[in-house]
Amino acid sequence: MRPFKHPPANELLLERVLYALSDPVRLEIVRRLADVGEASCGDLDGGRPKSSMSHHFRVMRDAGLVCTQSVGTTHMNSLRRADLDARFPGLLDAILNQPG
Amino acid sequence: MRPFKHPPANELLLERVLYALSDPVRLEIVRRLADVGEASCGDLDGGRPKSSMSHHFRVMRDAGLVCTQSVGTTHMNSLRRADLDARFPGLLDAILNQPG
DNA sequence: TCAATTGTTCGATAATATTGGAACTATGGA
DNA sequence: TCCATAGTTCCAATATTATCGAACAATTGA
Repeated sequence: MRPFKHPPANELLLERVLYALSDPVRLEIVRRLADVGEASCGDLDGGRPKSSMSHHFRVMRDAGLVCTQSVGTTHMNSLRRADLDARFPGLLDAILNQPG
Repeated sequence: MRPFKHPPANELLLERVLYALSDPVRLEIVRRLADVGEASCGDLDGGRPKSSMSHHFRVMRDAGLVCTQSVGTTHMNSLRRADLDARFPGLLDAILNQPG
């Protein structure tokens, strides 16, 4: 599988980031990734169908929220925290500091 | 016209707020309101049809982003900045400090 | 009371998203 | 080589959203 395309940090769009974060499933994944650093898709699927999760990961990748790279047969995902902090200072912190 | 119902500050949902902010038209309105303090719907419609704007204002009201009250024949809108800052510290600042 | 102004609500249409099954791809191990 | 694992892609079904005209409601002023 060839590497995914991730938008460069300076091209991230606020609307897309906010939209990607406005879904409960995706927001939960972002929280988990912030917590554990990185995880495979399967680690984060919560029992949902693979195709649904693949869709959500794509939305997050396209928005620039997460970075995905192949490691063996799995795809490891991580938050693009540095890029997000650079482009939208304080945004991720504000969201991750939220309880709910 | 009877007063609108606005969700109390402690019941605001992050997902709904993020979703409301993820639309370019609405994000622009929030920016304008942050700038001018308050404005009528007509002041902010940018030439769009009234029914479209009414929809967007409802989304923002329901999310708890703005507060609308009748003043004569017009509806004055303002950002619920204090409520938002209390419930989601730093979020609005992070978004409003963005250039784009 | 009548007309003008401001927005809302209703209804229809179009666009976009979400969901999940099935087939497919890539990798690693036996 | 063969099989299992991990995800993606394709597809169709469903659901949600956006858009806007038309009718309606509330207020103000003449």
